[in-house]
Amino acid sequence: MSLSARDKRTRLVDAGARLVHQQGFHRTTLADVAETSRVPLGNVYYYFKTKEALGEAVIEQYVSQYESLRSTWDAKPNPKARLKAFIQASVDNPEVLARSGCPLATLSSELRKDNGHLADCATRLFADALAWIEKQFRQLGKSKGKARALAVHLLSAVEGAAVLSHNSGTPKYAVQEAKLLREWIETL
Amino acid sequence: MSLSARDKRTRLVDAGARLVHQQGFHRTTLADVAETSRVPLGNVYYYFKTKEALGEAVIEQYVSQYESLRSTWDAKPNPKARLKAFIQASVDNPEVLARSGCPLATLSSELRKDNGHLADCATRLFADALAWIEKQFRQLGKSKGKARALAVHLLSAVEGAAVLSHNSGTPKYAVQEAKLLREWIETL
DNA sequence: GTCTATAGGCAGATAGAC
DNA sequence: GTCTATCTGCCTATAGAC
Repeated sequence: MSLSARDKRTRLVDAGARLVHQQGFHRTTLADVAETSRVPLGNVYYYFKTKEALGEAVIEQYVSQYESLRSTWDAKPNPKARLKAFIQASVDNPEVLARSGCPLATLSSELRKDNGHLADCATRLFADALAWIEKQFRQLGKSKGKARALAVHLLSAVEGAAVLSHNSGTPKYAVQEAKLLREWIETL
Repeated sequence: MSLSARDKRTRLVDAGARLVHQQGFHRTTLADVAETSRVPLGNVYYYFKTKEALGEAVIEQYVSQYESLRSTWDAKPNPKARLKAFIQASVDNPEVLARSGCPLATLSSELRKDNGHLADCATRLFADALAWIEKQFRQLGKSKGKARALAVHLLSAVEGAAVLSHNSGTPKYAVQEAKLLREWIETL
């Protein structure tokens, strides 16, 4: 793969991720992606045999982006600081959140209704996050079962607040909930 | 409108709601809805000028179904019982929740990414629920600001757990979170 | 009000020249 | 590897007979 080819592939996945977040997967056409990436439509198929394959690449990009985010949080000195960094990140971009929702949740929600391969791929979107959060609670001395329940509780709260903010078009729910959750973490 | 016409319209909206929940709005074709309702495709357009109009009717059906649910919860003797009935209802049908997600949240998530009229209609899906929950907390003696925050917190938790269950394809997250939330209500 | 047939347009995918 | 042109099928919507 040439340098230019890698570059094009990257541009396609970046544009795909952005457009899918804004418009949803089904409403985003390969023509949209091609135009945004400044790649001719026919050439898209050199990099991705099908639209589904591009969808898979977008999912993988999300997965590795969040992996990389978590690795920066892992540099924080203690579990509470790491959890608060996670919570804070969920409202890092409040206007985008209000306009398009959580990128992971909205994509998962859409793809899980398709039957087939993409629906299965979408499952990866939350599994790692849940495991990472659980690990932080373990390090706070919680039992295995308790840590799992707390992780589910925290991720639920963050994602649910994103749903409300997206539905209403205002960031206030997510911002308010994030504040509450950060305070809650302090009390543990 | 004849009896038969009313019946057909009802069948179309019912089938539309079910199919949209299972497949999503964009992937559900009017041919799908027509076939499920045993109404010839061309005749669908007598009842709904456009697909968007059918979508609006589906939203309105959800809104009034949940209104009706809340009115049965209002018959409960006290706010805690009413809130627990709400929480319980969110996991009434765990397998369906795991397979297709929360009907309201997944539809809202999808439609809010369209620009235009349906995106605006989708906003109605959560506004009433939030107001009703807030009222229950007020009746538990919470201040106005506090009641609002608690309502956001509760609805977030329920919807977030639905996201996790839908994403993973297992009801366990929603069921576990519902149990936790019911216990939490008791402590208030 | 009901239904058949079909127009019209769009999006995924391919052919094939360069 | 790149790009133009185009095929194919599907889906919304309409025309028009009954």
